[in-house]
Amino acid sequence: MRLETRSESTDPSAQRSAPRGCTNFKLRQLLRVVSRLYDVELAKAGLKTTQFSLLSHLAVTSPVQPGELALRMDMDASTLTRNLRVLAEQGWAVQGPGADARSRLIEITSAGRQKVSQARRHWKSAQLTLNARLGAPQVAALHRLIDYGLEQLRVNEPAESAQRN
Amino acid sequence: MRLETRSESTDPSAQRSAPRGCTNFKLRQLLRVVSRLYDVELAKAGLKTTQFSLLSHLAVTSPVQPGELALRMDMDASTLTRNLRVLAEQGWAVQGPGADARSRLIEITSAGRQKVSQARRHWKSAQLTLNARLGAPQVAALHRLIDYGLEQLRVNEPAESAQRN
DNA sequence: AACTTTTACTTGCAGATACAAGGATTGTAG
DNA sequence: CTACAATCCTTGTATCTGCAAGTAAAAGTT
Repeated sequence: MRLETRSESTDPSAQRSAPRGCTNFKLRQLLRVVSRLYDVELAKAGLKTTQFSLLSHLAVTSPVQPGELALRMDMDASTLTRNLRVLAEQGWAVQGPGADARSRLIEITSAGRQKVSQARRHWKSAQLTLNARLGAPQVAALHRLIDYGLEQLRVNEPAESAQRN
Repeated sequence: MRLETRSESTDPSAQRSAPRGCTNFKLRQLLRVVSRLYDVELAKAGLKTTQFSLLSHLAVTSPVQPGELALRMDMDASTLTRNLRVLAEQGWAVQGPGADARSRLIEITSAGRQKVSQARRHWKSAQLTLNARLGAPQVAALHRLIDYGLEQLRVNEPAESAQRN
């Protein structure tokens, strides 16, 4: 099975590379399958995958402005608002006032840090299971393609807002 | 979990290394960005990407049993039930009785076929935009990885965490 | 200062997602 | 033939998702 991209990307005669299926659907399909795998593991720590991702980001960037976090995670600000509410209800994060009266600062709580550190073991298990099932090189190749895709697609859409705080 | 997704390399074919970031999160992130692209185009035909995918499948497999369709699309049967309701409300699909009294048969309507054929032009536009932004070889490589991943993960789902950290 | 625009979040709305549990029906033992 | 299990789909519940519109406040303009 040929999975490496090297030959294609350098070989101009690789005409068969015109993809047929819907990229969006395929991505969604794979996400569903992969998510289930992670969800099963993370459920042991009482977390959904989305909550784990959010909490993990907070563990690193906290305290952080909602807008900036949304940008980093490529999610809509309104989605973030609601996802944060769930974390807040569990006592894993709090919202304080920001520099402005219109902005906020999200901060992870110590309960949140505990939870994320507890969950990380399960996450790792899912991660390793995936690597074992697909092969680490394939997963790595997938990561590279995703990173590359994000890099290419992120730019030029909303274009600006590359400010620093 | 690594947060900086802007990697040092813009070459997706660079080999090496075990994956670090969360595969699940990365996939979700890319899906969000890609979905937006498709959604913008498909909105011109009055469809969401998920509706287009479902309708497209129906266009090929109709008439089909809900359970089988759910399996093909790797989605939960209950999700399919609800997504079909949306299509039915628009008159794009209908549910008839199946072989059993407990099973059903979904069938696309002619309005549904019209809609999907109208939408396909917009879908193609999104598809081409994506290829232009990422390069067809990269998209093709992504497709191969996804197909491979689905192949590996779909089978033998009830396998419980064969691996411990 | 008053008006306008921009920024930063939140709410309303609509839909997608899935696990668990609930009918209804069919298949199978005993 | 009855009890039990398996099959197929739908509902209950909860969460995630994003666009459009709304609220509030800061910044910019006149």
